[in-house]
Amino acid sequence: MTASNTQQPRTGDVPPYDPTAVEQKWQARWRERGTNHTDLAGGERPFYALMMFPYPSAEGLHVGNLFAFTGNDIYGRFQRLQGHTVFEPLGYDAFGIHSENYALKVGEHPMRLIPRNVANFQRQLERAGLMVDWRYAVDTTDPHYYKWTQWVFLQLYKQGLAYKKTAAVNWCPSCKTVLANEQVIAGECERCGSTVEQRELEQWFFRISAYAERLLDNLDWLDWSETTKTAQRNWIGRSEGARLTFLAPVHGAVAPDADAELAEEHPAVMSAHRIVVFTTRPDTVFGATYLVLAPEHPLVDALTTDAQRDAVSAYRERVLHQDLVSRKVVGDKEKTGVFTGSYAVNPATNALVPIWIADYVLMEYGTGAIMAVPGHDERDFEFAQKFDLPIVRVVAAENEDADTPLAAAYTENEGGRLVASGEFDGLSVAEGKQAITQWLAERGAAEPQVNYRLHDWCISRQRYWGPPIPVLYCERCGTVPVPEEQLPVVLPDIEDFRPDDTGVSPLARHEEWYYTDCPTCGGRARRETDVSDTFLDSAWYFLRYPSARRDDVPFDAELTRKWLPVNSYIGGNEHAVLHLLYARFITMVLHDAGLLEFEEPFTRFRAHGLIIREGAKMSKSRGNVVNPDEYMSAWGADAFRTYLMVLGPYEQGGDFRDSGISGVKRFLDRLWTSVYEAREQGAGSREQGADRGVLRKLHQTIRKVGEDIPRLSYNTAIAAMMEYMNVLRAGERQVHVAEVKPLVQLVAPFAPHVAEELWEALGGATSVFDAGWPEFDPALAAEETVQLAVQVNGRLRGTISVSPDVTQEGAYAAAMAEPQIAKFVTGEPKKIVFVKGRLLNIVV
RNA sequence: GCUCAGGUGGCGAAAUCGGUAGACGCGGCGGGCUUAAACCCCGCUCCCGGUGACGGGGUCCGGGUUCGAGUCCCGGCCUGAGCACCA
Repeated sequence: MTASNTQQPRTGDVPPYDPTAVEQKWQARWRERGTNHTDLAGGERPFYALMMFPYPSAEGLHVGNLFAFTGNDIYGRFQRLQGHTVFEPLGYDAFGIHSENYALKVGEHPMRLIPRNVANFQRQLERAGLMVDWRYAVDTTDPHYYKWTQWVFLQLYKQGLAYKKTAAVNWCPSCKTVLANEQVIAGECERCGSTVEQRELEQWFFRISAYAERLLDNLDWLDWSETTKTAQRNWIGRSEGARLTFLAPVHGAVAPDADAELAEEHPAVMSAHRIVVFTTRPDTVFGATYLVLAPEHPLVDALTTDAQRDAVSAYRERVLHQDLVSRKVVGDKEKTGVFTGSYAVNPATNALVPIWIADYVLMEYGTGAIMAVPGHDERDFEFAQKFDLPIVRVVAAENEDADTPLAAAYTENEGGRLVASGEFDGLSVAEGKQAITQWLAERGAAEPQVNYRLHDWCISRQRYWGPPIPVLYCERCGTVPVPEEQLPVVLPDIEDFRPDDTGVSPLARHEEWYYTDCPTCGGRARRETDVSDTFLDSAWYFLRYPSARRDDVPFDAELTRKWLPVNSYIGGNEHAVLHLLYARFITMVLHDAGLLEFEEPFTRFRAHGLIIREGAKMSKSRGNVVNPDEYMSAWGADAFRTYLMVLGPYEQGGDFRDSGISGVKRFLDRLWTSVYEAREQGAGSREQGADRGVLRKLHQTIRKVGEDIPRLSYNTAIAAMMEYMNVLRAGERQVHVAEVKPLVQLVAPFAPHVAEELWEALGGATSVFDAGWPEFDPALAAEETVQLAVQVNGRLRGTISVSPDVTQEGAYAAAMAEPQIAKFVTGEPKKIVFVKGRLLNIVV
């Protein structure tokens, strides 16, 4: 990395451009004058420009953070130049397992560690020159903040959307602690390498699944990056199908509702277990040759015969003790399973089919049981082959012989016809789905069903570093929510915050905190010791910013009405599903509680790209991490910001390399020089006519930059300004004030400090950000002549210089006057294609 | 495996609606300024042939649609990200 902080001016009276001095001067001025303070109550045309707040890691600000924030800052500053009152807040997402693990590693308490990290972040962020109003910063670990996070929990509890149930967690028997899925590597603990087990714990959940349909439907009208919407749609995972009932005979009791005809064939069905399966392919029911239940399915015990009991128990034991990750990791994992010994009746064929259990069927999805159709499902096919179960074809492609044995599952949805399906033969898959579901429904064996992949949100963490879940367990009253007026439930400052082998949070060890009085009866009560998921902290922070200085309400009604929903939200696509979905969910819940007028928090969302280096993600282990401080010292924050924006399309990211930054710095140097040289000349010394071309380019640039910034096409906006600079200084011509002053305004969102300095040098009385956007004059931007491409048979044969509104006839005549073009036109043209102002194609 | 994004000069990239491919920048080459260097300024820079005007080829590969395809359609290859037995 090489750089110079100063440069020698070309002519005598241009002061040197020292970025460090300029940036310090303006940051100090902004502070003194409150330039970045938003008038939340009085400001007109409010514009809320939100960026995802960072987790303040010990390593300090990452270039990725800065790339994200700069992009948002440019957008926000641009909106301000357009006359909006812009609110651009920022804060810290400082709770969570990241911070806690780091604290454990270095052996320092997070309550001491985090404030230091935050201070360091703050220093780096201020240096970058963001238009952030720091008076409204939030910190999720501040009791004044998490008091309201706990309040949000209580709102869900009140509505019956928070509930407790038993769920499995990963457990490391050697570290004696609960592990997050990310901490389990190939079935082993990331820290000590022991084999991870599964443990059942009581945990708190939010009923987000009840909102699945709304969360999905609203996506249709949200102005969001398409990629993000697709990711959410996939995550919600709507699938349409049917629940089918299979009866499994039982000895003894009598089932009164059993089908008479069926009973004749299988008398035992008169008393039967009802096994309900979910399928998206009811059309293939004639090919269902066995059933599979999840090992945890409640009917497994009842269905297991004595002969199979040992095998089934052993299998269940093994599956239920495996860690959560390995169970679901597929890859080359072979199918496993055990036969229960029982059979069920296929409601379509009345044939008896064996009932198996296998870990590839998950209890959380559908009904925890499937009908296996090996002919038309890859997983079932693999399983049937391994265990030698019958594979029957019930769908065939148009040109396929229905009797050909299947070499693999045929899963095509379109183009196939039903075969071996009785009266339904010949129907398409879509028709079959409909007809068979209806047929079975009439006999009480089917009902249409929509399923979602989206699971309820487990918010419990058996950890220390988070907001305690505000619930008490009273010996007399049972579960009691902490009354709102008693919030916050403060996280105690305990030295011993390490997890231990009890499987409950370290908070449980601190009796003075753990035991308290029941707010209802005054008796003895225990506190909930789980803390809530970090994603809950960030699921509502955007509501808090405008009201961050109010301690009596989570969010002020009037400010919220004025500033929300958020006008523009920018962030990484790594949060496309979890964070953005949770934030939408919480907003909907608060809306339904009558606390918010809107149900979608972010009107517009754009995902920015990722900054990589030398083709790889930056990471400490690769040693390719860029420290923003070094670059800002060497080149200045302005050049660094602008460089980050020029290195690729903002929504795509780019490859960081040192080489390109000098070009950006050179551009700012040239701007600096131009301004001082122009000032020397004074205003109004412009010769008429001679500057027409420059003026035209200026107005074209104003238009281009004004179009590019709203669509986050920052790299092309900068290129356009560089082009203008090349025209401005071409052949060392004298630059005039009127030519360069608007350029300073255009540059301002990208390089705010130097723009302020130059604006002041040109006599600007206010901050450049209160000076508005330069006026665009379409008449001045219009070209007098255009280069029209002339093709013969689609091949470029030359260009002609014509007026932009030349007609086809005029263009043709002009083209034929060029011998270079005319020589390719032999005889009368068969056809002429003319695109006004662009091209003429002569087909001969 | 599935979903999404992408594949264009030596490099980062541009081409917004199917209309002159390579804007802008880095690097490289040549020149000016300078005692000299740095800085700065000017010119050239997709490939092949030609001194040149110019001609031919060229946007991952193979087909197609069109007067015209980087852009649209079909098939395939490669890279990156996310999800992962969701019936």
